[in-house]
Amino acid sequence: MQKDLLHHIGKFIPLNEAEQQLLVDRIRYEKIPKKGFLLQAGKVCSGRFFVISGCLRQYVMKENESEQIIQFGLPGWWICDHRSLENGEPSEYYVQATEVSEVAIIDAGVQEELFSKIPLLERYFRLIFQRAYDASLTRISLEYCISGEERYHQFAKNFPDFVQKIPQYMLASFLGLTPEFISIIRAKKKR
Amino acid sequence: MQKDLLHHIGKFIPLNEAEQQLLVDRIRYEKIPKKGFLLQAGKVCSGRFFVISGCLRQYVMKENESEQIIQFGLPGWWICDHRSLENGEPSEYYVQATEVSEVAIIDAGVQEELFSKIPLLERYFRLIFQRAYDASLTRISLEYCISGEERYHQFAKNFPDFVQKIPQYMLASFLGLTPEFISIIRAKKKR
DNA sequence: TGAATTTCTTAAAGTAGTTCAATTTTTAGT
DNA sequence: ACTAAAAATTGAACTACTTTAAGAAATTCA
Repeated sequence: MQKDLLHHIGKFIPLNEAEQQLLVDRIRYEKIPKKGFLLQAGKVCSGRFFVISGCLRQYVMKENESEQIIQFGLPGWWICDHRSLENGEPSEYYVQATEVSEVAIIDAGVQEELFSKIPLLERYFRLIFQRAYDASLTRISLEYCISGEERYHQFAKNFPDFVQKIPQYMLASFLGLTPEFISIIRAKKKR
Repeated sequence: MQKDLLHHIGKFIPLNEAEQQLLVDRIRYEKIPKKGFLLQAGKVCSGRFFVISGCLRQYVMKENESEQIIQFGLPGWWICDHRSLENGEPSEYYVQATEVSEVAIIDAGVQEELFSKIPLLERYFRLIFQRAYDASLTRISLEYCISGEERYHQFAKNFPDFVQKIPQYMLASFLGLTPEFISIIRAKKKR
């Protein structure tokens, strides 16, 4: 289990024995029950969460009291309100498990020690954020360039298992559509 | 002029004399004429561009042959197709000056040297990308949570000078709206 | 300065998706 | 196994914006 995160990081940067040991010592692991929260709006984000197994979702509450899912956290992905974590400000986000999940946690109080003792860790996170940022620009681009229906199809093609697994209303929220519309799209596809 | 980028970086990480000198030696400066390109689709992104003065825009071509602006580069901001730069793949983006601009450039061939000789530079870019990523998630959130008209008003409130300065059709593109709709919004506001 | 080009404005028609609401199906819990 | 709750389906009415198109205004360029 711990090997998962070390192995993942090791794909980006070389880690010597001492550095690996330090990570093993400092990183916490938690099992989160379905619907369990790692972050709630109004609280400061306490750490960075790496999904080992299961699935998390990050969402905000809209004015009309409904939830807007901003991103999912699949295995191998990080999820966190980075601004809240870095600045110690209350978050507007919720981070919740959509199913029983296991996460590796770098607590806020531990991260600077890790960065100073493992300098290449900054490089790892720079690469991670660079990719995440690029992906989010692509997401914005798709939002403006193709229809909601096409975005659904593209997403279903890229993540077929995920689309099968999560509730339709969550998928709709994440894509900025309504569950009713997803039903219409899916009914069309069956003809 | 060179002092601008060094000063900016110095707000995030400490740089010693040798490191500052190295940056001065390796970073290039270019004056870009209005409408001049720094990147064109089909080409590999050759460097990271930091806007000293002026304004850049990053856009893709839609299927219908129109342009979709994904982001602007204002003074103090970085702009680049990071995936193209890191992987050496042809970009789908264009980066163009909307007015005469001055940019500081970290060429692709120079960046690894800088990262290895100035380890904290990775930290600087990690922080930059973390902020950019957080801002892009906020942008996605706004896209789904409030109307296009409200997004226009919020943007105009946050960047009043910018909104005055750039052509309406570019602003519309960036916000995922039409120029006609911006005209309607602005006409409403005058009553 | 004048002409060409670009940008903006305006209005009407159109549309991609939403809202609302009721019913059906599926899931969860005891 | 049964019930309650949650999720999905369906269809009709609605709407936030887009598309189309023409004319006016502003900008650019030689």
